[in-house]
Amino acid sequence: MLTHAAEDYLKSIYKLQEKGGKVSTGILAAYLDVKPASATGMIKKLKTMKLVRYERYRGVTLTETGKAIALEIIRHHRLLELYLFKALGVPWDGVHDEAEKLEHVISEDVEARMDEFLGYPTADPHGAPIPDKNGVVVQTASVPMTDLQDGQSCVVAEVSDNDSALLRHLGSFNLYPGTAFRVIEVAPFEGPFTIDIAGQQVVIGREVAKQIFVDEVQDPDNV
Amino acid sequence: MLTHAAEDYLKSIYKLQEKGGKVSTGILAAYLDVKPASATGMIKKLKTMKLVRYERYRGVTLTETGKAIALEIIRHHRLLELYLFKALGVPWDGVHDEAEKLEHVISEDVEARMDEFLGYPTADPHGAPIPDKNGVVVQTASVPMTDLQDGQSCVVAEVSDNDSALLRHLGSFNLYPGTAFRVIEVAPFEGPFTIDIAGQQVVIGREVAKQIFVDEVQDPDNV
DNA sequence: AAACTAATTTAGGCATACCTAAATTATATA
DNA sequence: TATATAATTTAGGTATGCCTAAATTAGTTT
Repeated sequence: MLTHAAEDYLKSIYKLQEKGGKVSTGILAAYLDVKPASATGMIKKLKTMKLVRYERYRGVTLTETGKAIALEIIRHHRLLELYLFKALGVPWDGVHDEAEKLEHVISEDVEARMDEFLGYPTADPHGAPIPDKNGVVVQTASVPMTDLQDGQSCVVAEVSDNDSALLRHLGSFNLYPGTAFRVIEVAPFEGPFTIDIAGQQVVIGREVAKQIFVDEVQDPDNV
Repeated sequence: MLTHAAEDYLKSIYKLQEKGGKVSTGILAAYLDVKPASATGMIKKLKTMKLVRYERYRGVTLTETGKAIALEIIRHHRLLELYLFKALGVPWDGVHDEAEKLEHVISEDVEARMDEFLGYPTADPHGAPIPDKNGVVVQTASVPMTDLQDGQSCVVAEVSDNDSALLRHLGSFNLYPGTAFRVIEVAPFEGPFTIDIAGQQVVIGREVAKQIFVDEVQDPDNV
């Protein structure tokens, strides 16, 4: 069995690899909040286990085996988040940290029972896809909110899950995955977004908008 | 925060202390399945943290602070066992090992939510008392099954929780806490017990009977 | 009381996973 | 192409928690 730290490294390499191929030691270390020297050490260990491909100074990628393990941990994490949210009513800004601890210790049996309880869900409370038992991920073709123009309508697909304060902020506007809204106006000079959400007018800062991904974008004349 | 290992030591010292005052290094090491030398090392560390009283060659006892932490971990463990059993349908012979891993990582918030879901229970699936939030334990005055005589009636109060095979065996006879049975005959020479349980006649070995504790014992003439 | 046995502690080592500081390699700039 | 800068790796150190083997202490027996 792998250590918790090794599992965290694999999970992080997977996520960073998703947006940009090879992962550098420095990026990985920053993501995991450890020093680059520590990342080098763990990467070497993962290489001896044939879980990553690695050439010094050239970055790291997951092997098929490594990817399968990463997806298993991510599945644990997202199922746990949804379970904590739905079964125990943990607020959505709290489920990430809790799942972070539980994902390494939960058994496959308990995971299967949570999966069944939840009706074999495909997304966690932040809209992130839950890989199935075989590691198959169904990715939706969502778009960053910052790509939206005046008048466009859409549905929240996914939001970043690791910033608790951000999630509380979004929650206060009801900006959960599945929620529909319409862009009233995008301020010029990289300014904020004014949107209509269930009749309410709300202003969303640029930095916050970058953390929101949307689906089903429709232009006003398509309505 | 304490390490998982330190928490396990405190929990084990508490349990051993319950049946016999001071706890020797050797007994503790055997209980935790480590070598006596390892136990000595941890005991010294716990002493510097003022969680145990310890004099070399003289055994170890918990301080008030150490006892409070031990009871907190035990509360986590038993609430988790009951939650896994009731909410997720994990069989009672599986909940101990699962809870053993989860008890160190579950938050107080999630624990409180499980407690509420379960209706503030006072016993786990094996009949062991669940300490309350303040560490208060309500101990029932149960008696070992091996003390029973021919004809006596009683109710299962508690069974050992750490032997999965034993629990499956007991489960096959419906010998859960709360189940009533009557002793038909105790075989001589430290032999087995023949009991009546819901009309069925069942034979229980001595070694198994030692792991069963019962309540509300009544003599046949009291019926 | 001396000697033996059993329990316990000390001493020295190993693996994990982090750190800092120094050395190295790669890359960009002049 | 030489040099400066940035990224990365190596080297050496820390803490946890386990181990084995040797030394010590306690308790029992003769």
